[in-house]
Amino acid sequence: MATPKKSADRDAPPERRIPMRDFSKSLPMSLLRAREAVMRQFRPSLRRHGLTEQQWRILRALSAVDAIEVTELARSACLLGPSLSRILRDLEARQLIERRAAKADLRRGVVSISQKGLRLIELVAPTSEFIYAAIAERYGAQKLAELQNMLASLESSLATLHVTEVAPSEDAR
Amino acid sequence: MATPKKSADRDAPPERRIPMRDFSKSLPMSLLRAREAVMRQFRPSLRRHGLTEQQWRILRALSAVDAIEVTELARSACLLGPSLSRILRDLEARQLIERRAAKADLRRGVVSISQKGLRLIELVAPTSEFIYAAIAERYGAQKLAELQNMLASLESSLATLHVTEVAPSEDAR
DNA sequence: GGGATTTGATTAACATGTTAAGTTCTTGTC
DNA sequence: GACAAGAACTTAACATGTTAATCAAATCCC
Repeated sequence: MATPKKSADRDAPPERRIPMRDFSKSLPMSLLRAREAVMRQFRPSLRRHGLTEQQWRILRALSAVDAIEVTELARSACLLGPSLSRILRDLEARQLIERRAAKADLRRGVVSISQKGLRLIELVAPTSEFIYAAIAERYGAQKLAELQNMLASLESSLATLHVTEVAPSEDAR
Repeated sequence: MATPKKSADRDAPPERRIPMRDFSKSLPMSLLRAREAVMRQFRPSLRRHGLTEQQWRILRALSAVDAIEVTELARSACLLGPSLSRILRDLEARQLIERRAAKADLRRGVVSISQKGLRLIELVAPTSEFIYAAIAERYGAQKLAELQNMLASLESSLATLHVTEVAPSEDAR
């Protein structure tokens, strides 16, 4: 691309604005608003049970396995290491989970859900499923499944996308 | 790899387990992972310019209007009041925005972007658009537009959904 | 073996998410 | 026109997001 910097490629009106994509229609904003609309339905129920969204994600992830290493749990629950460390410390103090060190590698932590944790999940699950069903009915189960497929597709598309090229007039440091 | 749950030859009481939806396939997780995959592309560039994702959202929202009240800006940038208060204080100290009180109602704050803020946007925008184009190309522009429509539809579907009914056995034992 | 390097997890520091409480200004009501 | 009620932030307090630094254990390499 031999395009010199800052070429008004389009007839921009004498506005002092950049011809950027309409902010409210950007993909990150669309995803953020959609997720917020969904979570707004779930948060009150979780809160009634003394759980944050992230704590619930961890318990749910743990309930699906026998035991799991910390790093793997972070991937599974989509949390960063430091956040997970803090939450695990808290959940352990509340005796909702149990941890131990891996025999083969003492650096690795292995986490599992406790009986108390399982009981809490059983307590929250009905309301959670109820809300989920209400969303599916309102939006359409078929449409919802399609949306999930498109989201998964987007995720895998970007998994191998590495924008190495620094756009024009970037590297200013 | 799905390891079966604890064999537990001894105390194996729980049999009224509620089969919950596969955690990793839940709508909130799908939305979260998709958004994370997208933002992972943008964050490095924003960071190079000393901006967080939220600060960038605010500047972008401000660049689309002449001036806007704080409450309206919160809706526009999808931020809660307290977060916005802190960020505005910071952006004002950096002279990227300007604020004043509304003449008709001294409680209301009116915010607008400064010349310095506009210059910063001009600096970041090319890279941002470049990344956006890469995503659209990889995923498919047509598919991307359809995804946006489905997300907007989901959002409006849930806008009027109020799950008043507390699901069965909410506060049971 | 023993030191340098890498790796898994935590801690530190700062920014934001989230709810509750506080401040200031406006509006309704008497 | 005083005062209660409401509205628009703002602060406070705690939990999480994010990156950098730290620490202990494992691995590499001689």
